Amino acid sequence: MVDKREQLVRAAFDLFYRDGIHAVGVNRVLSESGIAKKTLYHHFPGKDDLVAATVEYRHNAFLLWLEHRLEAVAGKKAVDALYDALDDWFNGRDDALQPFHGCFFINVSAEFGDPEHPIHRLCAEHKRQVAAIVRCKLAACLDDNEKTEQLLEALMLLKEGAIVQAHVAGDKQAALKAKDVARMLLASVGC
Amino acid sequence: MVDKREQLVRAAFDLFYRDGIHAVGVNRVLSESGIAKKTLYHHFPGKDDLVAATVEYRHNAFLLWLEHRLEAVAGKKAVDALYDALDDWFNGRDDALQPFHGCFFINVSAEFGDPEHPIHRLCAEHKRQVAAIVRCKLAACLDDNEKTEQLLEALMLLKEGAIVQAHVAGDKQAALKAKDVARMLLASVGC
DNA sequence: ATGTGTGTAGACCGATCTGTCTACTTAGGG
DNA sequence: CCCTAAGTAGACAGATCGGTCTACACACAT
Repeated sequence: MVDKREQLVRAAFDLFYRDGIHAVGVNRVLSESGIAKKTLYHHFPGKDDLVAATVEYRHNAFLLWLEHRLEAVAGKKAVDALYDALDDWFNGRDDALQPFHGCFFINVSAEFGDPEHPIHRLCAEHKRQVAAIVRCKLAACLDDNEKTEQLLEALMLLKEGAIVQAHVAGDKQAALKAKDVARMLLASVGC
Repeated sequence: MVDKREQLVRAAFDLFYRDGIHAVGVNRVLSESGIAKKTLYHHFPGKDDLVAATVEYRHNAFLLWLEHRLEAVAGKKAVDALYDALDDWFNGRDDALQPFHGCFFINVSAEFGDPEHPIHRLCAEHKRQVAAIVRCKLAACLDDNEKTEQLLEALMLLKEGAIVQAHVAGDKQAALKAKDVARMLLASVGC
């Protein structure tokens, strides 16, 4: 019997990630998860709350995955590890993440374009927390805070760019290209 | 009464760009454009074909805009011009493009995630043609084809990254940050 | 034993979806 | 003059949408 709420969120995430949110009705989430409609509306006031829960679910899963892939490395090696992790993700070599269909948070932001919408805000917050993880790794390597921040922002641009290139243009090598650029930037600040 | 087809496509694009495709029904496109339903289905077999037409419409408009913003400059200056153009776009300082709601092609790819879907393919093709325009500008500055291609790919990663950061995280300075990185890359290949 | 919380199955509601259709209008060319 | 193409308004069809509701089942704590 376990946790019906989590079953719902997992099934919803799988469908939303693959096909988009507005393209997937709650009835499909229910038939896929084998859970009754009443149970869904017992746990969530409405579809939007289920959507928010899937965003938070993916947020936790992604951060956990990223922290695991970056643990025990710092500085230059952490940057390599970051883009290697993306490369594994894009090419389906990491079971922890679902088959690659782009970044869920970018996709959700595309469907909830209003920056003030709570769901869009969750996506923005996710990106902030991902950056925070990488920032910690860089801080171990650089002492100048301003330089660290500039480098971090460059690395995040490359990361988002790689995800988009991999998904929209189908360039599954994008992460490795981003890694090359990142290495060059690291070298230029003497790290 | 002018071109009804184009009126439909323009109205559809405005709505699709702002609110997403699956969130906008054809009835809303019709009431917004003041055109009869029969006329829509006279010009398009179905909604998907209207969507494809809006993608092509935006593709043409965006390429025209980009070429205009890059005309009469090449090499280093073209790179500056590229990211300055993005900056104007993000911050609503360019009337040629609609108010910024992210990249339409990234957004559409989020809703049509299957890389084999014709509409997704159009988005991929758009990205290829944007890269081609920048490639021409770089070729005037570098003679080594391989170096040019590597630099181009780095610039495209930064461009996509900036668009995503601007839209998802709301960082309207993203284009300027990308420009800084791009300049550093240019300098490192001696351009 | 009896309520309370959590669950199932699925009918049902009104709204909205894409798409079709009828009936009528208008403009232009042979 | 009349035929055709392109247009309007809007009813309509069948499916699906998000969401509510009834009726029932089981577990468990008071």
